Amino acid sequence: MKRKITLKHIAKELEVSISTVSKALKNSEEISRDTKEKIQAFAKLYNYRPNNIAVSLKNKRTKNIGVIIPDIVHHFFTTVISGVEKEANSKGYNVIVCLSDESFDKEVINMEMLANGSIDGFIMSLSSETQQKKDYNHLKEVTDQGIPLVLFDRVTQSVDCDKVIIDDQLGAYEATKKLLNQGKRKIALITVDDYLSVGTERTKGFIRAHKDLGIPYLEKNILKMPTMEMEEGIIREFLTKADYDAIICVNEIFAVFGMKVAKETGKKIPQDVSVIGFTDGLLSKYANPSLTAIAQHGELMGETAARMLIKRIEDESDDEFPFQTKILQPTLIERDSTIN
Amino acid sequence: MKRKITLKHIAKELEVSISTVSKALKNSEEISRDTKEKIQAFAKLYNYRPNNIAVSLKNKRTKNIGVIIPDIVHHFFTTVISGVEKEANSKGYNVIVCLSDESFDKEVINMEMLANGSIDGFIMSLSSETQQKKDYNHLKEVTDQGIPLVLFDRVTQSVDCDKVIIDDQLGAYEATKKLLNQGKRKIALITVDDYLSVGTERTKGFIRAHKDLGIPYLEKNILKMPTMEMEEGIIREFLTKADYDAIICVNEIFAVFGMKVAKETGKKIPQDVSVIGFTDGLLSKYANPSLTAIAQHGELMGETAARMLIKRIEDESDDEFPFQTKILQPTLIERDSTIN
DNA sequence: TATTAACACGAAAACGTTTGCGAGACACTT
DNA sequence: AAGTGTCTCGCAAACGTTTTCGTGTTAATA
Repeated sequence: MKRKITLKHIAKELEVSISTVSKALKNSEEISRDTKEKIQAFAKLYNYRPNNIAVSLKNKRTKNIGVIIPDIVHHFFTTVISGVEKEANSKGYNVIVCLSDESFDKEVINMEMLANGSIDGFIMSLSSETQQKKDYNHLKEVTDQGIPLVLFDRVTQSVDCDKVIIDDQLGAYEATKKLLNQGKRKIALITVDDYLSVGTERTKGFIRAHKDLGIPYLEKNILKMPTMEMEEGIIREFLTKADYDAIICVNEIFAVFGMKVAKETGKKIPQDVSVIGFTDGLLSKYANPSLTAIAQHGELMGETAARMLIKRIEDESDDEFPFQTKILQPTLIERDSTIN
Repeated sequence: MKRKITLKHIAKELEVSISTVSKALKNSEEISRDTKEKIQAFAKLYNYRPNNIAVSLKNKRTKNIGVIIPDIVHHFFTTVISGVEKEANSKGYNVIVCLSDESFDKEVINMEMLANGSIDGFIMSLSSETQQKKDYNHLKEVTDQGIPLVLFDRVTQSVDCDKVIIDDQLGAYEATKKLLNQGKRKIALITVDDYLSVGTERTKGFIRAHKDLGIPYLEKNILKMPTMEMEEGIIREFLTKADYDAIICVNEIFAVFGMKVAKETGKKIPQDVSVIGFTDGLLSKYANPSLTAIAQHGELMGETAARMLIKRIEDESDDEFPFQTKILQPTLIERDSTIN
């Protein structure tokens, strides 16, 4: 077991001072050519690499980004991580991932843990519990300390920071409009309770599309699930009782399950019932029939968030530029669960 | 913007030394009750938290675990991360995730980056490129430095370290046996090239099941995909030419797509064709018909790997215990794509 | 009263870097 | 001979902790 070599070792071996070694490895003008070459050769030979922790302590820069998400099994968040990782890595940053499991307490604990020097900035999406409680003190503490924060997807207006979201309302609006234009008049909407920002926005888009086209929407055809978690019973009961000719779902799991129930009750897709889901993930692509979906561009969202964060981190000037909210456009991916 | 408070600040404010503050906050016996109470109260009031970086430098313990995986979009890896995160978090560790993107170079870069003090140990699954090149020097360098490493799923015998895998051969064996026992005699196997350990093992299990039951397997019914990536053309061509009454696939995406092609050619599932896929993810659960799957228990694998790693990290004794390879048992989850 | 023990605290080194500044050696100018 | 300048390099502080050891004070013992 060969231990890691440090500046001190090199210095002792070459009989120079630690500072000389440090400067030589940085190609400082202060050091003579001879000495530099000798030191650099030695360092290369022994494969010297500076200790990240020590450098972090000295520079007060960790080159780490903390990402806190409610859940990693949802495809959307996975793609976001992927985007963050890509952008971060290309700029020399590592990504520390923490899961809040939709729990307020875990979110707070994770933030506090990372805020004590482990990271240079946060990228996060609020847990559902946090959105319910509307308690954002942990976010404020972090920003108060001058740690940059970028919120994505599940955001709040109560915290001043950079944000990146998709235009959820627009996504729902366009999906609804498409179905209405095809003559569907009894669209069912399976969404989530209003405490989740995405729920509210998507419902708004659904209603606005109806209003704009002068078509009444059916209040009783709107199902608000308590959480994003799948509860087959609720959806099955709703769909067996409802009278509908199309379904729009807040995520692809609900949509695929909705299709299943519809088929079980003898309806043909897309002729009798058209189905559209949010989140264009694997399920949508490989469902049978394949699912028309509103793509949320998670990877792009992750990249964007990372870019905004790193810009903030590396901004030396004291005159802080104002916080931005980037709004990404959703895309309707047409497949076989709707008529084209 | 209130800056983070340090021991030094507390010491100056309370007119004691830094060491006294440090000890008082650790409830050391050395410090008098009065002083401790005063210091603790002050620390709580100003919400003092030790700087992780400084503690890491001092203790040579980062409380970070590095996880390097080839890909995060595959459901299996996602569940592994989830398991690692859970176990790590419960023991006070954070998880740094890096993606190799199946690239040897990115794997090496990520490892080197993290190995310079950022983490206390690695959990990783080899990239396909690494498995092809059979170049494991970056792993050896890390273990040589005394950094613990746990390999999971895609492992190699060339590196001495802890490992956790599932019995891939057994999974394939049982799936094959089940189908053979149901009278299927023309099973198609869609797997991957042998350079991926999972490909080899699963193919072995497939063949062994045939041998054990004295039934010949059809060499021409085995398709070895170049990578784990979906290439619809190859699978479609294979399945339209082949004569088969069942399909076993190396992952669920292939399986779901296989079902689709089978259905397109007029075959009924599961009556005419039974289908079984590896990886019991969302796709399997929500496919139509739902997919019988060999569960790989990714979350358990992650938890196990994390537990082994942390045990290694926190092992103080010098007499190192021998490396272990834990073999998890796969589980056959029966659903509607096979006859039950 | 002198000795010792217990107690409470501080000084300082250490972890591995970075960096401003001072200083010795040498050559050159006046 | 004294002053000035240039090159190299080392000293030391700093980042924020932890921990060993030393020391001054007080109380208990002989």
